[in-house]
Amino acid sequence: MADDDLLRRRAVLPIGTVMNLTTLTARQIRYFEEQGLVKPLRNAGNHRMYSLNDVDSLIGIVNERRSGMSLADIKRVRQHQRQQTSDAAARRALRDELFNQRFGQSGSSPYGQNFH
Amino acid sequence: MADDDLLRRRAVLPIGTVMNLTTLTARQIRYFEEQGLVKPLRNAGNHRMYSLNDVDSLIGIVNERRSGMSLADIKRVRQHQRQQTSDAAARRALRDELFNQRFGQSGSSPYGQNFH
DNA sequence: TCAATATGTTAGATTATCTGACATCCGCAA
DNA sequence: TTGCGGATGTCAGATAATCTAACATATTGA
Repeated sequence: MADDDLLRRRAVLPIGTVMNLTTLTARQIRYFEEQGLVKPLRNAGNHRMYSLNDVDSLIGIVNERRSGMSLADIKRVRQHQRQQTSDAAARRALRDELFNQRFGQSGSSPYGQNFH
Repeated sequence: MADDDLLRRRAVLPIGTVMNLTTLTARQIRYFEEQGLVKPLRNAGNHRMYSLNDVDSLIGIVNERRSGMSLADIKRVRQHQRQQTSDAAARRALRDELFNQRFGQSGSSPYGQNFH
């Protein structure tokens, strides 16, 4: 989790590039956005800009659909995953807060990095 | 050297994305092409398409210039490198050919992979 | 200083993307 | 069968991105 991750999160790819990399049509990609499965940013000219992580996610969707899942199924699974990871983040935040109450603001949590 | 490399060689990035990732202007990127420092492909609409390797190369140029090198210097160095690597490729090809003459077409070279 | 290098800027043309709407196709339940 | 919801195609009109070619303007090195 470092420089590479930052790069993968950077929204720099226009939809044409994403079409190339995912085999999806622009229509499909926009529809998936409508369904909340990707959330591209917009550049100054209002064009959607995607990250490499978005591309990975879309390729994942393509594969899941190949194996028979409907968009609704995929949506449900992903919301579940997001919920779980945000639960985990909430637990970590609570743990760190309790730690800081006991030991002051001097340092970081004893569990290593505060964010994973 | 596998899937990842193929991905890095794929020309999928329009010049706007390359501008973002390299801090170069479109004018500069096209000028570097004029000087033979990058060779983007063209899509069906005649727009230049760059690979991640191209982006790396351009970032390298930016850094080399920051450290005082002129474009001519950089060009010279890169041609040298290309020459060396193609020499190496030629040596490997010759080696493999000689090996096949002696041992037939059955298998690959005893040096491991035929291409590095 | 002069010539070569490197970059900016502009105009006009073409391609890419945007939104919104309507059409189509398909699987499934009533 | 009929009809509905999900998924995708397609179109028109508008705006943004990119292209080429040319000229202008620094910047640099002998």
